[in-house]
Amino acid sequence: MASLKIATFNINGIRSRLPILLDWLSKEAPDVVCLQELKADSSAFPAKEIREAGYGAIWHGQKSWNGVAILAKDTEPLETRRGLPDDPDSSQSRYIEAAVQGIIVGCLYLPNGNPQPGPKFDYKLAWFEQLITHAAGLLESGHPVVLAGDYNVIPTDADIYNTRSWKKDALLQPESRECFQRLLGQGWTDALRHLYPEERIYTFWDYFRQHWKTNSGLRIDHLLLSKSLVPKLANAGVDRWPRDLPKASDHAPTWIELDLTD
DNA sequence: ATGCCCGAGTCGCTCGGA
Repeated sequence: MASLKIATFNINGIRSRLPILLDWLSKEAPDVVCLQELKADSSAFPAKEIREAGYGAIWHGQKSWNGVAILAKDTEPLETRRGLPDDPDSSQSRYIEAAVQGIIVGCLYLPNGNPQPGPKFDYKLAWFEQLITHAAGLLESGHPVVLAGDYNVIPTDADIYNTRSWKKDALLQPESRECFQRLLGQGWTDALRHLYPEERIYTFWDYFRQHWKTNSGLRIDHLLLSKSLVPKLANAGVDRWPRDLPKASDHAPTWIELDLTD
């Protein structure tokens, strides 16, 4: 396989969003998909429909909230981990990891952290610390790794339409941004920003205030690459069209293409 | 300082996420 397309998509409820997911899989044919916010118990995961669409899958569900999954086109993801080591609250399904096509893919749903300050923000930062610890181990392993998901962090003010009404939001607090920068500082590359250092790129538009219609978005869904994958990064983007459909998720699928030709 | 939108459940309003 010369090219590998890896996507992350916060689906915001896989049951109500399944037609959109299947439509998107059929049209864009990503090789690997990280899903977040399944908002469904593991027993309610639509494995049959996804298999019929040509994808193997592993998932870590939870009733009502959170939930993550990894899909792989024409193959089965080989699960390497579910949940972070020393997860601050293992009842919340926020991490799953698999080997696919020779790459370790970590799929994460970082806590939102609002309102802040408060216990939810503390939990966000605690979870982030465990992610940073785990990510260091992944880099040390020497394997090619992609860490993809909803980080619930707006890395800089260039990743938001306007900070005015978000000043107190957990997604852009200095503590949240400092964690993200410290993660990058281990040696990870923010794939979309690497390819498009100056572009306005958004992956999320909330349901409030006509934010989609006015393109008032945030960039919070990220794909981080370990060092050996950076020279293989051929393309990246955001599929905006599923955000425009009726009953859309508030996130759009975000993807990279790796050229794995030696 | 708060609501905005949305899905799910206790259904046609309320609750709470983010």
